Amino acid sequence: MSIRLHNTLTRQKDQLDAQPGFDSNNVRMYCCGPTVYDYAHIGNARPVIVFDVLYRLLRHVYGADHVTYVRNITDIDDKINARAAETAKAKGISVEQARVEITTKTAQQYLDDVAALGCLMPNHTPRATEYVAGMIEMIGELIAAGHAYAAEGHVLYDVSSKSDYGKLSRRSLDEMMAGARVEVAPYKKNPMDFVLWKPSDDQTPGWESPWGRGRPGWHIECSVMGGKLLGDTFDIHGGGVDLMFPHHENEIAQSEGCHHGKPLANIWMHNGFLQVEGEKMSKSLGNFITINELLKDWPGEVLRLNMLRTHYRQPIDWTLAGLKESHRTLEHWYNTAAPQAGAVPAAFLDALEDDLNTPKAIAELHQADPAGMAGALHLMGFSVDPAQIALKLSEGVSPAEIEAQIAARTAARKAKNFKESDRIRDELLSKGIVLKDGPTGTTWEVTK
RNA sequence: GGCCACGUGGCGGAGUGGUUACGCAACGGUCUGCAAAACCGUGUACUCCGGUUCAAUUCCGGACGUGGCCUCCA
Repeated sequence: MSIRLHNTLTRQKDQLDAQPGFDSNNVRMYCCGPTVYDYAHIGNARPVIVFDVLYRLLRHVYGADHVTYVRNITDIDDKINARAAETAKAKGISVEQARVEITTKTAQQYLDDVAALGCLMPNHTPRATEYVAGMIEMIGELIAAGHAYAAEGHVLYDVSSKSDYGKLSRRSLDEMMAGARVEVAPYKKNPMDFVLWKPSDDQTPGWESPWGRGRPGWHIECSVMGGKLLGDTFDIHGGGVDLMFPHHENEIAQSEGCHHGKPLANIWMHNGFLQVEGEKMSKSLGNFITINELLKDWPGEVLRLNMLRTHYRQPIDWTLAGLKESHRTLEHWYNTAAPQAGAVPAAFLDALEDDLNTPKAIAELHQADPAGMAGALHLMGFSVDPAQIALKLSEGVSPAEIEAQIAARTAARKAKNFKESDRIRDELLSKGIVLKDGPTGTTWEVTK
């Protein structure tokens, strides 16, 4: 079997290796990464984990050296600028200094969080500010090609210049205009035209350009970074469903407009949204959870499994009950899996190759023998190290302390002093430590 | 208002035009000083209403419900 992926462009499962120009020696994937101005939340973690599994699958099938994965970091953006302006004022530094400070710190935090979720580093994690020259160049080409125009210090993409604009999200220009609720800027030829470049005042980060000092629009960075690092056309482009329109639609318009209609990506993948305890996650509801907060209570692997128990295109309801079940399941696997990874079970691989069907794959995992289970866990990005998960969860109680208590309890049991032995067991249980008496002695585990 | 997803047993969650998903929880059992873990056994669900069909949870239509996008939120 070969890898089949649901393609937003065609609204069906398409075979990856049957796409035009597919090269098994050079499989290329791009995913939209974070805008770095604050801690990433659990919703941000979903595409990272999902596409990490895809990356691992591609590496497994085609070889680690034949897959290139790019995930950008957006470090220039008006939300960042707003934060930078506040920080600059508070600290008495320049806005640009503040911007660099905020984005550097937040980007590092993001990479740390994501590593804790068991995600591999992509081959490239380009930052938008490193590609501004390329953006200016592409904007110039778009103007030359008749797809863009300059007006009042802005450069805008002329959506009417591309007849298939809207093909990804399947909207026509007429529909979009009918549904438009946005106030239209006076310098736009068409209400749906979007910004490629906009002017910056002295208090706002900016770069010199043929259209004056300014900064790039949101979409152009991905077109440039994807093109520079992966070529005009690459195999897979991923991101959250919310990015389908306008972000991805506009990326397509820019890249294809610049590359004489050559497709930007063959397969477009979009992961579904996440809710928390049945409600939409929002700051006003107070259920806005960052990855960082969750990592204080749970091993990254539990968060990872919890995410993968739901198919990536389905909505997922993030709940405490779900986390507990994921933890339990992981502990079970870690107790069962062999220390050395064996061959990946065929049924497990088939499930992953069928549009990344992780719930099905997990079901197959339960049926695997210990060696196959370890191989499957490894492929999905789990360490198969029970000590790691136990230690992470047992914060507050040291393993040495637990061992001492176990020794005391063993002595009590030998003396048939079960009252004392049960007291010790209950005391540990109240701290979240569960004891298990096996044929070779007593072991312990952390419960939630 | 326009467009688009989704609705499976107590819970999570695959899948299928007619045969047991799987997991968690629950219950019974083995084991254990008692437990926990492990192992064995027990569960015929598919929002509602029409239609197509020998047969629909699975196909078509409608209703209701939930969520998303259209507003630089993954």
